[in-house]
Amino acid sequence: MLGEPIRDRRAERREATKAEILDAAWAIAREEGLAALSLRDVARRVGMQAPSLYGYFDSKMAIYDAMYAQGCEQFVAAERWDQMTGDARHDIGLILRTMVQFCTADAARYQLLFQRTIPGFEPSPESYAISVAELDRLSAHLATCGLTEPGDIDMFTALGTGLTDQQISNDPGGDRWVRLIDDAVEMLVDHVEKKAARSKRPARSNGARNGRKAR
Amino acid sequence: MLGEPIRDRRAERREATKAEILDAAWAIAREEGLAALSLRDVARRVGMQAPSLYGYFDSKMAIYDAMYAQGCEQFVAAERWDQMTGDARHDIGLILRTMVQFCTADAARYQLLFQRTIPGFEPSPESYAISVAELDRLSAHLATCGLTEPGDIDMFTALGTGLTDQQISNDPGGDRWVRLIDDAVEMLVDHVEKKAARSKRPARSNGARNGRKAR
DNA sequence: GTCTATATCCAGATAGAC
DNA sequence: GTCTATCTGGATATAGAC
Repeated sequence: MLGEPIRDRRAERREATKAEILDAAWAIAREEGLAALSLRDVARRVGMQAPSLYGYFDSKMAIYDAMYAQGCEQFVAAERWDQMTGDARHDIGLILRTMVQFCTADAARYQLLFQRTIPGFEPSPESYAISVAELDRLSAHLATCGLTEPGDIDMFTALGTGLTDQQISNDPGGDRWVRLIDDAVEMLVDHVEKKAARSKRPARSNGARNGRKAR
Repeated sequence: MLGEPIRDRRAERREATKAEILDAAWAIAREEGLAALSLRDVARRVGMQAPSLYGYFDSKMAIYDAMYAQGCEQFVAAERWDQMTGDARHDIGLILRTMVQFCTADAARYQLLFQRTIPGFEPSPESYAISVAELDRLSAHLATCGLTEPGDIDMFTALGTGLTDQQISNDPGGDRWVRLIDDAVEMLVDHVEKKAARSKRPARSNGARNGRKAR
């Protein structure tokens, strides 16, 4: 009788082609803008005619969705939890730097993952789940760094996207905002510590809104 | 002889129609997404056929450009310099709150003014000049609040866009990040003061990276 | 100043031959 | 699995009548 082959060469080939298509899509998004993506351009770049793409993806939005999922997985892969030391300032700096560097490295990817600028696109539940899981992981790690209040996490993400956004919009390719990362970490941690100290002695700090430093 | 009329009713009517067209364009941008703007839709909304728009704007990009200029002017008009008191924390809070509220009030406007997501669009020099002038004014006012270093201003703008971005992307219509504004101001001002104190005594602070609070 | 008609082009998507 | 051919609809923009 015929033995089952170990590898499914058909499926492998198919996955490779899908990856090729997505690579082409990313290249166009980076060069022409995420919203400028067209099936014709993608097809031409991989040496196909546009209708052939439908053998691999159901629609243009399905391509966006696959790109979204891929971007999320790249984000997960970029994390460096193993380099955390237990020192809050070091670890928060590590996480923030990783985030900002990842985002500024590819503005189109940042736009797809973190902004809502493509009319009609929203990630499928499966793709979105990848992103939610990663955010949970991020929150958990930040909590071990002392960012335990929801507001602390939100301030952290605001700093991350703010530095990223300014860097991409106003100094693409440079480091004008990237180089503020260490400063931002110090600022954030100082602030969280100050708030923690204040909440320990709520009576003392009451009404003394300026002039005196906590601790 | 024929006296010159005081008012040019023709020109007035024309400007009014242009304004009507822009209003329609903004409405579509808000409802369907900035990138989803089409001349047909705009025309239909003002009761015209698409070609008639060319009597008022040279191209679709010219409409985007007029929207950009209009948005910049609205930003200028939203400023409340007259409410500044001279107290740094109050004034920085005022400016930051004004910025974030202005931006979150209209996500499409924020996208057009502060992000680069429309393929092929960039503001004309005349429109861009409005924006540059406003940024200069902003920097000058922030300088009177003690944000004198370029990095301080950059940190301020990063905080502003970060809070705005997160608010728009992850809690549209809510206030999850907006309510962090006061906290952010305190955090920023504390940090700037700490840096200023440190730079006054560079020798003492050298190597003492944590543990001791400045001042 | 606005219209109709049209030019030109491009988009996403489908049918069916090979 | 990829192609050609085509459908359908949309886009921006122009020409010219009224």
